[in-house]
Amino acid sequence: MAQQPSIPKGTRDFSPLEVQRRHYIMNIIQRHFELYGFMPIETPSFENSDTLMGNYGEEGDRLIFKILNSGEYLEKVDPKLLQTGKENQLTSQISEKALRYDLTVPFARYVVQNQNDITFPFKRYQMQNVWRADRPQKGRFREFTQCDADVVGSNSLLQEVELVQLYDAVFTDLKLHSCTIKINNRKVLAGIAQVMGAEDKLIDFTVALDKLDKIGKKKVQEEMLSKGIEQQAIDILDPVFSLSGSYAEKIASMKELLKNSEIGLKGIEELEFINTSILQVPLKSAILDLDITLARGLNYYTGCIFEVAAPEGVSIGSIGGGGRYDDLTGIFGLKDVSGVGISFGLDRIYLVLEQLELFPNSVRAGVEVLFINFGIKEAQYCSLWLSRFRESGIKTELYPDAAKMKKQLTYADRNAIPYVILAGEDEITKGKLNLKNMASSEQFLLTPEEVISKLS
RNA sequence: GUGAUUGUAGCUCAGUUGGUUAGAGCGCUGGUUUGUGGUGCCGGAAGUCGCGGGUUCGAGUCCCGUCCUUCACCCCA
Repeated sequence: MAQQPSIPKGTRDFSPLEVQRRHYIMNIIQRHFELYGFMPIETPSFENSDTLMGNYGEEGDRLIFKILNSGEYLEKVDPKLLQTGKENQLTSQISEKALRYDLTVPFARYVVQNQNDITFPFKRYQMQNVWRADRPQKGRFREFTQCDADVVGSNSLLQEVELVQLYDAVFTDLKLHSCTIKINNRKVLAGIAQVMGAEDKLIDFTVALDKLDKIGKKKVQEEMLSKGIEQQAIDILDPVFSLSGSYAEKIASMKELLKNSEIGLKGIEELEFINTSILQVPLKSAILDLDITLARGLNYYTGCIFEVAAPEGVSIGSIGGGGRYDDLTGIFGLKDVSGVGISFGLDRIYLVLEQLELFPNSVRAGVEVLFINFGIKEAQYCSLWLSRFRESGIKTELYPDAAKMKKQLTYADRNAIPYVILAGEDEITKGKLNLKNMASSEQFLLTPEEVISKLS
């Protein structure tokens, strides 16, 4: 017995049913992307390392899969470096390429590279795999699929509004009701840090604040203290910890807190505009909620940020996220192009739909008719009709071997094929086909044309 | 990267205080009037008990290491 084969940690195989269900989700997302005017592009699975590195924060860079150079990659390395064991420097010498970590940064690279051929504002969608060298966990893989829609070249907040509506449209169509679209604004977070006098600790402060609903007020305060934020500053935060009420009420409280911060008030103004616009055309099934604690780790966001939480009772991380990045293309040399986008986490949406049993039965669409194989002569008679059936749009297959009837019928049964056709000597003589309904066991002796019209 | 957890047939798992040839169910395969499946009956194949070391007369069972699984943290879809 050979050793059991296996696949790398955090990767998965997909069975026929799983692939069909994934296509079901992707088709719905794709349809709405296109309804909102987004165009598809694709980019390579791997990029030059310097395209990716430095955009995701320190943690993010650590999770990028690096690709080892080909050939004698060690020859070019400074021997001293090997001995000192400085991994960061060593990595850059033996690896020049890396698997993409998300779709947004490669997209920014694409925009810069193709700027002369692009008419702005440019709206694109992209549904491809990304890779993260994370430790796998529930709903967390090292290879997974993101479905992104981004707009670059427009500062208009109407884009943010449309993206919220797009989220709502997709989740409504998936019958996934009561998702919460959490929204916040980096400017508000910057404003809070300003008011606290902790501008230099912005990242530490937001990372700690982000954990509020998970570990509670006290632990968040402890973490901030340990990061060197003054107790006095943390006290100013108090209204944020106890923020409650409707979207509009939270806006009002935050206005008061941020009254001395220009940037903070700008963020609040944006959030207010989005809410007002959304209220004019109410969302169909999702809930838009202002969550001041929402931070998101990706470095490049500068304005509104989004995160989608699955309906209550489903314990899984966020199923989507996004936000505005004012200068992502700047790092590749194209200034003053603002972008905003959202992402759907296909794999997590799958897990949620599975847990809530929201996949329609019709998703499983296999063969409709199986021709039983009685032997060469009979099979040749059947093959005349096979192509006719297929031309009529009926998914048809002929059992390849003249195996025992029991085996062939078991095959049909296992594959949930609803009809089989028995065409042996008798039927050939009469020029007919015997159509058997697998569920009811009824059989009908019909002409091929009658069978086609019955099944199509 | 930190901390826990798991590993026995293709799958889900039993396996008693360490004691001869390691079990069950499902699945697979063959047969049960060779033109009739889903439930019956009879038979069969399949495991160097994750891997490496150690303790012992003897290890699936105890000890150490390692890898893998799963979970939490970090971070994130």
